[in-house]
Amino acid sequence: MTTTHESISPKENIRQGRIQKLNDLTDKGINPYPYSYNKNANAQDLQDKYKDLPIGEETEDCYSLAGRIMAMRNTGMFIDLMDASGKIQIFCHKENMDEEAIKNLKLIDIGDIVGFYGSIRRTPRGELSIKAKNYKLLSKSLLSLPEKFHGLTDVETRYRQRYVDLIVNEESRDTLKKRSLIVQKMREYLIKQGFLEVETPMLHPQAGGANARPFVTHHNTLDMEMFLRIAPELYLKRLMVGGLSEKIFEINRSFRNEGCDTRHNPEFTMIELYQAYVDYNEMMALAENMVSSIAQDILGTMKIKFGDKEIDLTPPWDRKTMLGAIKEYTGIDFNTYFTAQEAAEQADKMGIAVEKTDNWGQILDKIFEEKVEPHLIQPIHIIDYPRDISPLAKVHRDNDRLTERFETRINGWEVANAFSELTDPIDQRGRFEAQARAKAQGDEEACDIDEDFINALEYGMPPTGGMGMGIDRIVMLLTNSQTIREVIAFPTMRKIQ
RNA sequence: GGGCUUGUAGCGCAGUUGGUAGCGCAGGAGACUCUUAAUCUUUUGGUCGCGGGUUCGAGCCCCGCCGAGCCCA
Repeated sequence: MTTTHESISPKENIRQGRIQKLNDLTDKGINPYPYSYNKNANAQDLQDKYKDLPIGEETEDCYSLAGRIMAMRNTGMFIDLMDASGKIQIFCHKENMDEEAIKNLKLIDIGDIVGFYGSIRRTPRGELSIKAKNYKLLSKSLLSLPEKFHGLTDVETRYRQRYVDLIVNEESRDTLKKRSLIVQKMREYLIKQGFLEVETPMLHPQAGGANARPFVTHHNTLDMEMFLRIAPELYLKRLMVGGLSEKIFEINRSFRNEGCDTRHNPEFTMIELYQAYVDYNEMMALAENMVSSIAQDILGTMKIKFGDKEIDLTPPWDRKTMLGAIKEYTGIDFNTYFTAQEAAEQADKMGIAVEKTDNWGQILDKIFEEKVEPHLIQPIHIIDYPRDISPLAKVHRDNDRLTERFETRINGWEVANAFSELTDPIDQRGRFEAQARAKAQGDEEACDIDEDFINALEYGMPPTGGMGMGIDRIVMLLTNSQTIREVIAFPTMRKIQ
C-alpha cells in the first residue's frame, strides 16, 4: 500500500487492507467472487469416514470441499476450514502445491470462503487433514472475525448481527438447527396422523382469535386499515366449517403488540390445530404425545434438562382444574365466591391488585398467575377455565361458569392453550358481545364481534377440539435456551439511530 | 413504566484519589515448514455510546439522552 490516507477508523483500515488483497488477486486474474465450486464432500462426513485412519497414515482418496477459513497456523500451512457440517484441517505444503498457489496464500485471510482439493491424511499429531493439491478462493471476506478463543459474546451484537454469531458460535447454530428439526418433526407427526397443513391470512380486516393488542397497518389501494394477525384461530375454524379436512393445522407467525422479555417476542411462531369430532381431552393426549415424541426423536430422551431443572415430558401429564389448583395453593375455593366482587375481596386479602373492571375470571387468572404458576415446573394441564376469559371455548358440560379449556404449563410457562371449540353461533355472539363491552370499557386486549365468523358458525361446525402451541417456547425447552431471543434467528430489536 | 447493571480498538477484556488510554486475539512486516488458542521478533490501530456540566485537567465525578442485559410491575 502506497497511498497515505487521512485518519480512518481501524476497522476501515483492516478493510482497506483486504480490499488491497482483493485487487491484487484481480490483477493476477483471480476472481475473488466466482460463481461455483464443484465440491463433493463435507467436513463432518470425512471426519466420520476416516475416524479410524491411524496417526501418520496417508491415503490416495481425494476430495474437494468448501467452507470458511476459521484459523491459520504456520503462515497458512495449517488451515481450519469450517463448513455447515463441521471442521477439518487443511494442510498446505509447498511440496504438494505449485509455487504460485503457495505464494497466493498470503492473499487469503481468516474469514475467506475457499474451496480445497486434496487427499486425506492424518497428521503425526493426530489431526485428520486434507493435504491440499490446489484451492480456489470462493469469496473474499473484508471484515475481521471475532476473536478465535472467546468468540462473540456481546448479546446485542449477537442478535443484531446474527450472521457473525452463527459463523463463530456453534451453540447458536445448534439451537437454530434444532428449531428447524422440531418444526419438521411436528409436521411429520401431524401429517402422519392425517392432518392437512393449511395457510390462512396474516393480514386481517379485524384482529381476533386471542386477547392481545394488534399491530395496525394500512392497505393502500383498498384504502383500508388492516391488522397483523394475533392468531389464526377464526380462519382455521372457518375451514373446519367448510370441511376442507377433519384435521387441519397451521404453523406460522402471529404478531402481538406487547413488550419484549425473555419469553415474548412481538412476532412469534405458533402451531394451531383442529380436529373434528373430538373434545379437549383428545387435545391433551395429542399435546403430550406430540411434544414427548419430538423430545425423544431429537434429544433421545423425554427427561430434559432446563437450567438446573430436570423436566420429565413422559406422558401422561398431570391434570388439575384451575379452581382446584388455586384452592391447593391459596386454600380458597372460588366455587364458593361466585361474583367478581367476592373474588376481588379474596384477591385483595392475598395482596393481589385487580382492576375495578375485572370480571370473575380475570381475577382468578391473576391469582393463578401469582400463586400457582411459579409452582408448576413439570408438565401439567390446567383445565376448566372461567367462561368470561374464554370467549371461544365451549361451556363446560358440568358447570356453566367454566369452559372446556386447558392451558398446558411446562416450567411454569403457558405452552399450549386448547378447547372444546365453541360451535354454538348464538352463544358465540353473546361471548363476542361481552368482549365488545369490555373493550368499550377500556380493555385494549378484548376483541370485536366477527360477524362473518358467526355467519360461518351458523352454517354449522362439527364438534371440534382445537389447540394452539407456542413453538418458540417448546424450542426453548428442548434447547435449554433461557431467552426466546436465542431461538429466533432475528429477534425484534430497537432500531439504532 | 420502575429499580439495578452495563457500553473503552474489528472481537475478548484491564484502566488506580480525577493527571499523557493499556493487554490479548485479529491486522501489517519478518522468522519458522507437521501446527492446532502454534511459537518468536517487530509494528499499525481509539468519536472511551451521544450531549451537556463540574474542574487547571474527566474513560473515571454530576445531569440528560441513546442502546443492551437482568429483576420487578
